Amino acid sequence: MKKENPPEISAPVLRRRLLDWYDRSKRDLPWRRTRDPYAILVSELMLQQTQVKTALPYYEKFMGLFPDAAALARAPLERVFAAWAGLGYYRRARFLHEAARAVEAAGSFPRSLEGIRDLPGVGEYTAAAVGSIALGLRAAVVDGNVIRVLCRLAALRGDPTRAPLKDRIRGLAGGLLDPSRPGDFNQAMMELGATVCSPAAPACLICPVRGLCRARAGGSQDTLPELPARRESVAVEKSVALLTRLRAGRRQVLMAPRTGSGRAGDEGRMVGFWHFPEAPRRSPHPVAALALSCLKNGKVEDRGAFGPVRHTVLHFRITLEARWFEVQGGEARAPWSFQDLEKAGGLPLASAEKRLLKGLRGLAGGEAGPESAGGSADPLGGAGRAVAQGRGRGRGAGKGRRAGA
DNA sequence: GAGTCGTGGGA
DNA sequence: TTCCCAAGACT
Repeated sequence: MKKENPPEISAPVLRRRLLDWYDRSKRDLPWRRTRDPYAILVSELMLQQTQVKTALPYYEKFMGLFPDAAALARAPLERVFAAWAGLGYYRRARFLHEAARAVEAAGSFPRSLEGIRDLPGVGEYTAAAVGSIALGLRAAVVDGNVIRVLCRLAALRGDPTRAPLKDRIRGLAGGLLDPSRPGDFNQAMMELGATVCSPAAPACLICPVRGLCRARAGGSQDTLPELPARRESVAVEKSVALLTRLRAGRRQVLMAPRTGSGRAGDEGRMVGFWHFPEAPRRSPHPVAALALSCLKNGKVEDRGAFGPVRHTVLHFRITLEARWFEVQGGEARAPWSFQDLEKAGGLPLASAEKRLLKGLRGLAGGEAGPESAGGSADPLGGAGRAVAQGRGRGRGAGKGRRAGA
């Protein structure tokens, strides 16, 4: 058994093999067809903590709506949120909007790394990415992909998200960066991490730099990088009241935009996104009282429950018990208001609300029957992991689709 | 430095 | 189902 001593990482060899591979097999992505710094910035903000496949349709839609910084800067925030709805980490949308306004105020896109870094929502990674890709600046990106690739290439043990390894990786990335093609080199590193040097079961056999990889030589590619443990997930149970009424032949649903709740730690979360009346689920039937509290002089008729709708996000496992009420007279109490069921989809809605709205349309939207996807009888069809129980009168919701076993 | 952010894909 | 985590930044 000859124990191979892997060669040190040679920057020239790595650059050549990586860029040759990238030129040959890179994915055709829309933000790779431009060097417009604004477009690159949009893509990079969307790609923060988000996979390419997820961001792709949002990018196309966003660039169609806001093709340049001027268009984005003059758009109301609510339209920006609506375009971002479903992508998550909504603070990014606010930052991007602010960044566009800063670019407009300055008169042009910043041309230096520091100038880009000063834009809202732009940290060290994003500044290096936009600077290198759009402007050819020599700055190395360090993201989750690069951390994984470098930890394996150099067989680095320890937590790469903290000093001192974090700093070592930064230095390593900077030294390897190809000064003649910094943008392509950065993208090649990330492309390698995303498509070949994957977190689980890396495809070493097709890796263009396998000959340089110390982890592969030592068989540690499956145990690197040594990332810190995740925090435990938390179960959250909520009741949701869906209040509908008929006005001028249109079915409407009661909603309001989120404001800062004032509760500690809850000030900025999804402010500006619309939601339904909701409360922590404790007593058996608080939801009718919740419904009435949103009305002035109104009565409600219980049309039954649907749910539970399960929604997992970050480390929260959220279970929504929704109940549908038909409102008899009365008016909405501010800040609540009735929105046309057909138009509510155009409001900024987070994923849980999108799912609830879709389920409600299936149950209550019978008159108009919008976009019935293939005529599914399941009112929550296509609504993710939702489950309908449909104890409402009239239109039986059936047994719905029970997710899992 | 540690907590927060409220999405989705894939194994 | 459950878990990991992904082109992170901000406070």
